[in-house]
Order: sequence, then C-alpha cells, then structure tokens
Amino acid sequence: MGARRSRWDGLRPKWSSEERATARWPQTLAYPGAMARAYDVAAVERKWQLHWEEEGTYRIDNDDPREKFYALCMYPYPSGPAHQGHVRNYTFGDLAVRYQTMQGQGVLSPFGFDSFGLPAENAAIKTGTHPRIFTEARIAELKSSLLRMGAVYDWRREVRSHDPSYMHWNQLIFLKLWEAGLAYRAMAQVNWCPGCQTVLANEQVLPDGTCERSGDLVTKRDLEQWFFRITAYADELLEGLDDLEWPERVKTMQRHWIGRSEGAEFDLPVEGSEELSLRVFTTRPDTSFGMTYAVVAPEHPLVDALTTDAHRVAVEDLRQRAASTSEIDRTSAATGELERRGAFTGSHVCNPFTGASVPVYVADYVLMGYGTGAIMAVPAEDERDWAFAKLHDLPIVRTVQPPPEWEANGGEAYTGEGAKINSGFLNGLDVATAKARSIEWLEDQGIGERKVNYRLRDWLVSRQRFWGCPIPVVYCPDHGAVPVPEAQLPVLAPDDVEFLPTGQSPLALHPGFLHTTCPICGGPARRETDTMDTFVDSSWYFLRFCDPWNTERPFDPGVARHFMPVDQYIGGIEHAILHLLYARFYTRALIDVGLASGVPREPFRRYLAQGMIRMDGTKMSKSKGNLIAPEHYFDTVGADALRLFHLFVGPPFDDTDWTDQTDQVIDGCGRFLDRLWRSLLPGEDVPPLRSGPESEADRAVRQATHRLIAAVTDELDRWSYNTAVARCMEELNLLRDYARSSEGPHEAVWEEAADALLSLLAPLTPHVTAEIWERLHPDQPSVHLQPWPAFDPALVRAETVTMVVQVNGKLRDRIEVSPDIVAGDAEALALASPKVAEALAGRDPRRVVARPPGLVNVVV
RNA sequence: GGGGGCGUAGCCCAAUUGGCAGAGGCAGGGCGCUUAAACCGCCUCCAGUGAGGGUUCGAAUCCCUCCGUCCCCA
Repeated sequence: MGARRSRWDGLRPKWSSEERATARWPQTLAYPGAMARAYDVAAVERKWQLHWEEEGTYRIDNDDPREKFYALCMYPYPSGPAHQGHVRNYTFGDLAVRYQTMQGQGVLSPFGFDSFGLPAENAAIKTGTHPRIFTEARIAELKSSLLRMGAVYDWRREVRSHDPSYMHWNQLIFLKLWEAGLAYRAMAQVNWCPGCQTVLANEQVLPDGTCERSGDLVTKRDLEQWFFRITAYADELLEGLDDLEWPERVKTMQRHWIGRSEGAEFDLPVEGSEELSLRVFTTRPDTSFGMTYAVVAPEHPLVDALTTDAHRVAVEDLRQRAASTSEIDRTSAATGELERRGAFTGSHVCNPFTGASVPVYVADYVLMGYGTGAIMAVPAEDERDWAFAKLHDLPIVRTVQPPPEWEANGGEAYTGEGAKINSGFLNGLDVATAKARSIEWLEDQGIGERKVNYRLRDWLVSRQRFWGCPIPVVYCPDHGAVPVPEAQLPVLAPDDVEFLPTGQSPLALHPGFLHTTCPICGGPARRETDTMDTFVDSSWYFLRFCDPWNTERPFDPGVARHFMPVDQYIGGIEHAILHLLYARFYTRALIDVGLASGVPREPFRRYLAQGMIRMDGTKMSKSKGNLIAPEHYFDTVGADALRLFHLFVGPPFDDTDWTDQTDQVIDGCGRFLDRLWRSLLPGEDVPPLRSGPESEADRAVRQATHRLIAAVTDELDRWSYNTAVARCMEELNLLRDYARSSEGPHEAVWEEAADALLSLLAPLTPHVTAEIWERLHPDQPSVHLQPWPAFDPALVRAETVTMVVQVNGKLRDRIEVSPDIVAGDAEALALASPKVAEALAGRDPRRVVARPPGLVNVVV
C-alpha cells in the first residue's frame, strides 16, 4: 500500500534503482560464440542507452515551444521481457520519435502499461502471488528490454492502469459518464459456468461451448451490468472514419462493426388478441408483400404469450438449446440444421400490407440483440428465410422480378435490383423507391416508421474480476445505486484477499470491501464488486500521457489540446476494431462531458497496423511456446542489428515469417553496421581525402547523396522502411567503391556523404550512428540533435535520362535524352534510331506512342 | 457463408503506381587474404511475376475465373 501511495501525486523517477538493477546487460563485453565485430557493440549500446536516459534527450515539457508531434505505440499488457512483436512495434515507434525530433518537432514519446487483466489473476490463483507483485515484476522486465533495444521515451510520463493515480481518474470519468447519461445499468446475458459457479469471459468459453477450466457446458444467465452508451455516437463514429489516415481495411472493419442499416420498424397485430402486437425491424420494407411468416428470437419477451399449449414443449426445447449455443453458431451453422432450430408457436400475425394471416415461428437465427428481436420473413428475397421456408414448407412469394435466366439457373432467394411485382401499390417501382413508398405508407397508417438500426451494441463494461479498476458505486437498500463521492476516490481493492481456483472474484468474498455505508443516508450498503473492462483503461491513456502529473483532474484540456491528436499510432491489427473504436468513442464522451473541451474528436490521425511475426505458420507468442527472445540478440549481434532486421525484412504492415534463415539475415544486418563503422571511421578502409576541384566522379557521388536524402526522407514519411534501408546499403556500397577509386574521394564530397548517411540511419540504428558521429565530430552535438539533412533539388534532378525505345512493345534501343524532351523530338529521335529501322524491316509505323522522357513505342 | 489482403529468383523482398522485371539482403558457387580456418574483400549464378482468359500500343500492376495462403466478420 505504502509503496503505491508514494507514486500518488509526484513525478515518477526516470528509472527507479530496482528497475535499473534488472536491466540485464551482458556481464562481459565479449561475444562468446558470436562473430567478430568491427566495434564493441555492447559497450557502445550501453553507453548511449544510459546517455539518452541521463541527458533526458527525449523528455518533453508541456510548454515546449516547438511544433508538436505525438508518436505512440499501443501501451502493452506487461507479460515479461519483450518478444519480437514488441521489438518490431517499438522499433517503428522509436524510428518515428527520432526522425521527427531531427525534423525539428517537439516529440511527445510516452510509454505505459495496460497492467490490469486476466493473466495476472490466473497467475495469482496458480502461485498465490498478488497480481500487483506479479504485474510489477513483469513491467520491470519489459522496461529492461525497452532500454536495451534503445527505444527512447519520456519515462516521467509513464502511466500504469493499476496505479491508484490512474484508477482515481478512471473512476471519476466513469461517474461523469453516469451523470451525463452515457453510463447506465441494465440486465444482460453473461456466460455462466454451472460447475465453477461463476461468470466467464468470452475467451474462457471454448469453441464447443464448454468451460475451459471445468469442461462443463456454459449457459447464459442474466445479471445486472454496467454499460456505456457508445451507440449514441454510432453515426459520428462512422462518419469520422472518412478523414482518418488509416489503412482502408481497418476503416472497413469498423464500418462493418458499426453496421448501420436503414429500414423500417412496424407492428404486426397478433390474431385473436386485442392488445398484443409484434414489432419487427426490416431493411427491406419494400418486400413486405412477400412476408409469408414471422420469426421471433428465442429470448423474445412475447414467446410465452405467443406459444400455444400444443407447441409449448417444442418451443421450450428450442429455447434451452439456444441458450447454450453461441451466437456464432446460431447465425452460421449449415442450413441443413435449420429444421431443428425453428419451431412453430401456434400463433399467427397479420401482414398489414396484404391483410393475410401468417404463422409465427421461433428460431435461433434471429437474435434478440439486433433490431427488435423479431423479423418479418420474406423467403423470396432473403437467403436464410428461403432455406427456412423450404424446410418448413412455407409459401414463397416473389416481390422483385429476378432477371429472366434466374429461375432457369435454379435461382433461389433474389436480393438484387428489379421491378416490384405482387406488391399492390408498389408494383412496377424499383427497390429504392419502393422502400421509401412503403415507409410512407406505414407512417400514414400509424403502424410503423423509418428506422436506422446498428449492429453496434452498447459497451458492456462490467467484469466479475479482481484485477481491474473497481466500479465506484455503492448499493443502498433505500437509495439504490449511489456514486462514491469524489473525495473518496479512488476505490481500491483490498490486498488481503485470497485467490481461489473457483473463478469467483475475491472482492465478492471480502466482507471488509463488500460492506460499506451509503454516502447519502449513512446506512449499511453494499459495494459494487465488479471491475471495469480493461478496454476502459486503454480508452484514454493517451490523453493522460499529455499531462500525467495532474492531480486536479484526469488531464488539463489545454495541454491535451496542444499534444492531441496522436500523429502516429502504431500497434497490432488485433486491436483494429474494439480498442480503436472504444478510444474514439471515449475521446468524444470526455469532450462532451466537459473533461476535454476543445480536444480533437478523433484521437488518432495516422495509424500503422503492424504485421504479425509468425513461426511455423502460427503467430509467435508465449502461449504457443515459440518465442525467440530478443535478449539473445541484444547479447550477441546487438540492438541496432536486430532493429535493422525488423525494418529491413519487409513492409511494416506485412506479416513476416521467422525462419531458419532469419539468424543469417540478422547477422547480415550486423555485417552492414560493421562495414559502416569501418568505412567511415579513419582506418584501413578510409583512404586519404583529397581537396581541390571536384571531378565528374565527385559530382556523381554528390548527386547520389542528394538523391539518397530525397528518397529516404520520402520513404520514411510513407513507412517504406525496408526500401529506405536498402537504399542506405546501396549508398554505402557506392561510397566504398568511391573510396577505392584511383582518384580517391574528395574531402568535401566524402564528408557530405558520410554525414548524410549517418543522419539518415540515425533513427534506424541509433547507437552505432551516434558513436561514429561522435568520433568524427567530437565538438558537435550528437547526430540525434542534428537537423535532418536537406537536399539540393537541382542535384536530385538528372541532366539526362535513358529513353527506352520499343517496337511493338519490345525493347529495341536506349537513347540518352534531356528530361525536358517533348513528344515530337522523342518520336523523331526514336524513328532515327538504326536499331529501330532494323526492327521495322521496311514496315511503316502504324502508330507511335511517345511518353517523354522515358519511353517511345513504335507500333506497326 | 460473407468481406478483405497476399502470391515476383532456392529464400526475404524492390519495381517512379500502366512503361527497360531487379534496388538491397540471405543462401549457393568461384577467386583473393590465411600455414589452415573463421572473419574480411572482390566476382558470380538464378525468375518473366501462382494458372488461365480479357482490356491496352504496352500488364507484376486494371478486369474476370480458378488455385494456394493469411486475416477479419457472421
């Protein structure tokens, strides 16, 4: 308790002594078993890692006058020493931090830990270690890895989800959302394991619907739960996607997840009853004339009332089966099984469009959570309805005319465009017009209206767990749910709890925590024992990073206005839907309840979804037991070489395979850095430099250097790290040739080239470039504090380009031309070529396609 | 079942976004250095772009079908 409180309101030390002690540098500077290196990698890397940390090179104050750049990697769940996926992620992030710093930006580079979560709780059950002890040990290990890979952060800003100073504001935000009506309580179904007598998270339920611990069949149970009203922002979350520089597929995934659909809701009067009616939602009100039956979800409140005695047994049977079937199975299983998954209720409703009486079925393919939990079934225009109708021998009436060949080709449900048929006043209209007309009719009749429906549901945040942020609510018999007063925040879980393998949260078994008094009347009351979904923690940590030492509120909106939005967000695609959507919602909610006034509503401007690292065809992960620890490479080839490998192996958003050859590639990266060292530092590889006038060869090298700067700058801006590395390798090869040339390198040209190459590589391989730079320029600031190199556009531009001449698309000649050549001249030059004349063999050109200055194609 | 990505040399990957298929690296081969080996250096081999069809003066790139593979959703 005491140790935690000490972090309560102050700055965190950059590295606590205990954390530094765990940083596991190698004991010796030699590399037993590793290849001989041109320089002492361990000494160089350790020197600079300590240097950046002690100098505070990458700290930034809230009032920094430079233009801001916010670079952020998704804060990780602390699972121990970094794995290769972390290294890949933080290499990209660190590159951005260092690159933007050299570009003159004031870079905010914070780091923190998503430190609540199930693994620590499971470990507690297994070993008896308190989750906090367990978690903080894992954090120290991960921080050690980060230090040793040379990733730089403003550690003063570190945020941990489980830190009371974070929980305090987490809980305050919850109360503000509640006050604003954005948080509410409602009954919800949870996964219930009868064997463990506890609630299970979705990931604890195996694909076959059994409990991962006891193997019992998991059932559904209703519990009072807390929700966030994310659906209130559904439209805004959808529209906001358009302007984001995110991968298209991620935006598409979010659009599908929100799942906006326009349609209508209307009532179907139940036959034989004055007051009962069934409300249905449909996206195709134009097909209403084709409704030949209706379906309700097994959980629908009217099921009991609709079911007649003769059908009760079958319906009950179906309901029980549905309760133990996952939603995925319910909506996806083969149609052949539909027969036993639907049952007639015995009741009928009236189709208001036709006046016809149609039967009502219960079927598990209709979900209570979507729309109204009841549908009108139009088998002719819906594939699942078609299959169901066929199985139950229900009539099928087409209301859209399919194309002529449709029926002949065995056509079933037709969901496409066409003229309306069999549809009374809608006949002859196209689908869109018929939709509008049918909704008008419903509204005129007063039985229904236009309705926009979303697949997105409100966010269920209650978790029956110990290792999470307690929900700050007290239940009083007289006053109901009462917020914990702000002065009493944060509500902290007690430490003296026992972790039993029952799966039940220890909070619910702890009398001291459970029993409290009502803040209103002082009478006995019960504390909420549920904790928040950890996605709540991760939905605003990037805002806390802006102003982490604020003790008055979650963060100062003015400071957040300065640093937000995140200019480059990097993290795995696995968070592309939920985390990013929740964070986008939360940012808006914080603005709207007044905690973040004026902050941009979209928190992440650019998002890089990094690819996975696979091994033997599966994701490399601790649980699969196929980890290749980065520490091993820090100890042998060094962090720079490993970083270079991750940048070089392929585009950052592509998955990459860890194979038998990977070690050789990493060694190759180390060899490149050795060559860099030997080639640029005085020694046998660097010949005497010459002064005086510059030759043609000198000018060519100068040109190559300026082109390199232009190309690498462009490539870093668009995340093409692999090609940027390749270009730097090419430049070094060129410089080595230049050094060996008979004339020898010109001093000014050589130094310009060397400085540029070191600067360009500095964000990629920060240690070795810093060391070489320091040795070349002992009186200058570090390469990391140098401005990003500029290029001369005149030198980037070529004096001549090679024009390709084709005959019928086949390469026949190359001609050196001016880059400004016009089409007519290019054509004339091409036709004058003897090689073209030879290829033409007397034939007359039928057409000449000139694309100056690169290409002319002569067609005969 | 629906949606999306990817398939280029033995391997990882480039290709100015429709214009010369090759920048870089790994592996392999040869030579040099060495008493020898490692390291290092130099040189070098290797594909016509998963298959088929279409559009185009011109296709790795755009369109269609199929195959393989990965991901997301249901």
